[in-house]
Parts: sequence; C-alpha cells; structure tokens
Amino acid sequence: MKLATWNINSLRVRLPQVLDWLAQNPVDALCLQELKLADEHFPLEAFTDIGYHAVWAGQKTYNGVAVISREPGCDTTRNLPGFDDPQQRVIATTLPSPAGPLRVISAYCPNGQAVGSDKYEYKLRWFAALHEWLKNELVAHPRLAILGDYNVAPADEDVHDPAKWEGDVLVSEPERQAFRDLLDLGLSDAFRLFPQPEKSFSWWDYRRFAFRRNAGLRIDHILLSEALRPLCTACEIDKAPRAWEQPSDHTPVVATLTFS
DNA sequence: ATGGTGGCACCGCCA
Repeated sequence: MKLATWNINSLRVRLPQVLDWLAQNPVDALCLQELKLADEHFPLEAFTDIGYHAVWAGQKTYNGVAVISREPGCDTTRNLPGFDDPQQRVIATTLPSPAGPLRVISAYCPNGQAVGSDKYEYKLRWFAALHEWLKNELVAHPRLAILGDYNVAPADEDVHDPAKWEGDVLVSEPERQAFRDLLDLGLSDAFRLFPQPEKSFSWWDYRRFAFRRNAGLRIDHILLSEALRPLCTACEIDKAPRAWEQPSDHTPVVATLTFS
C-alpha cells in the first residue's frame, strides 16, 4: 500500500500534473495541500474518471486540503476540534487496509511568515492544537498516518544551508520542538526510517533558481503511528515533478506499507 | 545585493 503527500499550490493550475503523476504512481492515497479553491470548484470528476475517490476541505484563494484514494473514505472530519479557525488545513478520513481501518490525515501546517510575527504565534498555537487532537485520534485509530506540508525542517540535514537559515522561520527551535512533540506521541518520520541521499529536500523556492541549485528544505513529511511503523518498507521523495513545466514549489513524498 | 517567483484576485497578500 502506498501513501503520498504533495503540496500542489493551486489544484486548478496543477490538476493535469496531479492526474499525470497518479497515472505514473497509482498510490492508494494521495494527500494534497494548498488546493486554493472553494469546495464547489473541486474537480471530483477528474478523479472519479481515473478510478479514485476524494474528500476535501476547500477554501477560496488560500489553503485547502484533500485525500484522493482508491477506496472510499469514511468518518471524514475537517479542522482541529476546539481550534476556531476559518483556514482549511486539516482533513481526516478512514480507509480500509489489510490490517484493518487506516486513518489518513492530510495537513497543511501554517507557514509562520517570520519568527515573532502574528502568523508565527498562530503557527505555534496551531501545532499545539494539532498535538492535542492527535493524542485522541491515535487512541481511536491506532493505525494512523498524517501526511502533509508541516512547514518545518526538523533537523539541519533537512536544510540546504543550515548556517544561512539558522533561527529563521521553518527551522527555528520552537517550530522544531513542536515537530518533536508530535514524534513524542509515538509518531515516526517515515523518511528517516531508511538511509536517504544527502541533501534530500521536498520544497525549493521559486526564486533564484533554487531547484537548479538544490537550495531546498525538507518540510513535507509522512508521520506513522507505532502500529504502522513496522509495516513501512520504503519512503522516498519524487523529485521529478519539480522539474516539470509550471511546477508546484513542492514535490511528492511517498511511503510504502507492506502487509505480510 | 534586503532582491527574486508564483498563484490569486484585484494590485496587495501569502507563500
């Protein structure tokens, strides 16, 4: 079973690329972030036409998340309970798996703009609310995978130039601590369960030829619960779509679960 | 060198 995440920075613009990618990578679930479209504009038919189901939480202009899946999802929920927020950043759904129900969450964590800004404070509060919610979700759903754009590079090895980025938003210590707090719930960073190439990143700024220089960050992650961790047999970043025409600034990350 | 690019919606905001 394969699970993937991709911040596509406008589903309207990137739909052909998402369909091409799914044709080449027929994963069981693809979590999308930054749809940037309202619910009523979600292109459901494009996905049903190629044999996928979808659940989504859309928003005009900003944010928006979805789970595209081979099997229909059930018990779908949106947003973080108790965290009053018009921004659509979370959707959770339950998919069947050979081991039983599998909770799949697509998350678009706040960017934070700049350390000390209002948006940065919002980001940290948002992570605290995510942490509280996941505590409960993990009890209800022992097989849980939360995939998305975390807007946090967890360690210096996830940063192309750690000295230049030191203390900046996306790498600051409070953000990294918020990420570690999630891991302390028993979640594992699937990518780091395996040996990986040096300088592996999932996002490159559009500016200054960042992709060409591999000046990126690893901020898109797949976190797996304790029950799923031993089933994970691979996790890879697919750099290819970042080199396509009119790309997203992020590229997909894919985890493989093997049920023996 | 305090820039640059991209998407959206309306020319600034967000990333």
